[in-house]
Amino acid sequence: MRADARRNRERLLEVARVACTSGRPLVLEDVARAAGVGIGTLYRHFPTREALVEAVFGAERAELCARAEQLLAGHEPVVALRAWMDCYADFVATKRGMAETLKVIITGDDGATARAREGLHAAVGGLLAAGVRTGELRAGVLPEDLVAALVGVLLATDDPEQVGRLFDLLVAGLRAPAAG
Amino acid sequence: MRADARRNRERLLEVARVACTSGRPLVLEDVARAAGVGIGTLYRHFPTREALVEAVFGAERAELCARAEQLLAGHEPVVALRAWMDCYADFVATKRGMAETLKVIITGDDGATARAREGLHAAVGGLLAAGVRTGELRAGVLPEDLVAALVGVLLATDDPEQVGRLFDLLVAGLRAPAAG
DNA sequence: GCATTAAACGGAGGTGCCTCCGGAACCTAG
DNA sequence: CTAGGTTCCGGAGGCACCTCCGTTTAATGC
Repeated sequence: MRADARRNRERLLEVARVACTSGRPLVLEDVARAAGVGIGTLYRHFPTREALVEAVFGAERAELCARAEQLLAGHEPVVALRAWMDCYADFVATKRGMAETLKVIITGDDGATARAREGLHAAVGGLLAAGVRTGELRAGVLPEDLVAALVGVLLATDDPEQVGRLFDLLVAGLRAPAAG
Repeated sequence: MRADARRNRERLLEVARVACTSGRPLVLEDVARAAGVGIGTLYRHFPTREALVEAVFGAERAELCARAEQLLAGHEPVVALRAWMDCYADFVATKRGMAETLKVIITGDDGATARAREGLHAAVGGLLAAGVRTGELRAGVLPEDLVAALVGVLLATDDPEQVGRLFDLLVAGLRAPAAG
């Protein structure tokens, strides 16, 4: 990778990180200008908006996934699951105005987003499996379904209290024995 | 209301209905052109994209809400609820590419969308209340929470099977007795 | 009919997204 | 140090969104 390319990439990430957490909508042309590069350069390094966001938050997302195991180590599975769900909500809450982007990251099917999705599925899968082992959660729920449900809740509402109630509702559904 | 205004409004609605159900993304300038009016005229009649979509599907949405009572009349409350959820999914499924628009209709707070939201809340509220009366569903779940959850699921995924599984999960959560 | 006026029209133009490709910059080899 | 090839840069331009305001037109009163 050429030196100038690496330099530009770093600058873009730095500027984008600030822009993503500023609360204002992420305007890509502004990011490029603030980084001192042309818009074309931004798009070469990050072909889609999602690629940029994933690059900015990739580390944070990985940390979130790792959090699942830490929580499992210190709490009952269901408690750990519920706590992790709140961590997820916090993770998303700091990224106002990019709910749609996060959805694409979860549901999209290109290579860049696949990694993000797999990490989340693994984290959720671990939490679910632990609960199933202790008999608190019913078996057969797919991790990807729960991830989709979490994303859905966070897409549907910004209100933290409502998010909490809906997460409780989901956990209740996971506990219940399968009903005909 | 002036005659030409009414005529244009009708034309716009007619064209928009076709465009909304065509499967292709709804391009407002195309709607205006196809209706033989300027883009400014479209925006005067329907100040936002949501207003246009709500005007197009208002009747259909009202019918969906009415469906809740019909289902309650003929089925057990939980069965009715679950069936209605599928009706809702079908309603949304015919409107590809406007998930975000539907979200705004549900979560937005201007007058036009308030009506839509109230109707849905009433429908869901009726279904929930019936289930609570028979003791099948637990009390205390807010209709607006369930509506948000349904919207969330439909925003998060297009896959009908996954939607079905997630709706089942929600119903399971509604059945379960409150757990500490 | 005709003047008046309030309502409605329509499209030019500003914004942001994203693509495309001619030209500049970097690296390597000689 | 320079030539050559490869990589990378940058912004012009096309698309869709939405706003704004000068112009047109329907309705009303005479």
